[in-house]
Amino acid sequence: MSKQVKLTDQQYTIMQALWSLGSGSTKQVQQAITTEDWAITTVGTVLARLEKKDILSSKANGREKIFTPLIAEKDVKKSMVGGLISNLFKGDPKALLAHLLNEGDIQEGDLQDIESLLQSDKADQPTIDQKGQDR
Amino acid sequence: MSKQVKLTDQQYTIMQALWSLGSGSTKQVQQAITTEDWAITTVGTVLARLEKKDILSSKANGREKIFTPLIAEKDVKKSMVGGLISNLFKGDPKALLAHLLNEGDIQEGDLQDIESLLQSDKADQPTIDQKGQDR
DNA sequence: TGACTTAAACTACATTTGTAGTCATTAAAA
DNA sequence: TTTTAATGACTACAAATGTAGTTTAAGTCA
Repeated sequence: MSKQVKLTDQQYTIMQALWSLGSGSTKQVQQAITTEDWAITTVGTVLARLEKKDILSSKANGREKIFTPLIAEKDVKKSMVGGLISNLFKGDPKALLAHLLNEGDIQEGDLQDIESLLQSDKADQPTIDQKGQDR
Repeated sequence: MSKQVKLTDQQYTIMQALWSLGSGSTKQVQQAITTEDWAITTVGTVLARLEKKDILSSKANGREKIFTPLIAEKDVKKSMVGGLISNLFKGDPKALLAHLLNEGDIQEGDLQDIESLLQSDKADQPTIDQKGQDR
C-alpha cells in the first residue's frame, strides 16, 4: 500500500502539471502551470524536493531532466482526502458526506447524478479502500 | 464571511480540544488532548501562535489565561474542506463525493443513512453555502 | 516573610516551505 | 573555436512549524 502522502498547494499544483504531462522537463512543467506564474527556478527547486521525497523520479535526457510521477494523482487524492477525514471527521467518511450535504456543497439531487455518473465509468478501478492513514 | 482558515494537524488537534472545552487554560487544553502527549510548553506555544493569528483570544484570569476560540469548528471544517475541494477537485464538491464513492469510502447504501441522519438534526444550521474559497 | 509551586513569556533550534538568484556546465550558434 | 543560450545544481533566506527548555513573575503554604 503506497505510503501516506500529503502535498502542499504549491506541490500539488506542480504535480498536477506533471500528471497531466505524463512526464516532462522543468520547463514543460512550468509551462503546463497556467494558474500560477512561478520562476523556472522555483519550479525546479520544488521538483527537486519532490524527487528527494520520492514523489517523483527523474532521468537525464541529454542536458535536460525528465521528471516522472512515482505516485498517481488518484492515490494522492485518496491519501489526502483520507487524511482530512481522519483529522476533521474522526475517520468517518460518512461524516464528511454529511458535512457536504449540510453545508449545501452538494444537493440531495446531486446524489442521483453521481450515482449514474459512477455507473458509467465503473470498472476502471476496483473498489478497494484503506484504513488507518495517519502519520 | 469569516476568513479562510487552514490549520495544520497539530493546530487542529489543539483547537479541537479547545472547542470541546468551550474555553480553557493551557493546562486544561493539554489534558483534553488524549491522542497526543505534548509538553505543556508545546501546547502553550501553539496556543500563543494561534492567538497571534486571531484563531482564538485569551483573557487573563488571575495568574492563568483562558483561551477561547474565535472561530467555530464548523467554519474551520467548511473552510478546510472547501480548500481541499478547490485544490484537488477543481472546486467541484460533487467530484469529491464521486471520489468517496469510487474509493469505497462510502457505500451507496450509506447515502440513505446520511439523509435520514440529516433529517433528524436539521434546523440547527441553515443550508447556506459559500463559493470561491481560494487563498 | 521565605520557600515552593505554577503558569506564562521568552528563547531555541532543526525542518519544511515559498520563492528565487547565481554559478557551472553543456549544447548550439556564429 | 569563441560566444551565447539554456539547464540543472547549489545557495539563500525569511516565515511557519514542531517541539520544548529556561526564566520570570506571581500566588500559596509554612
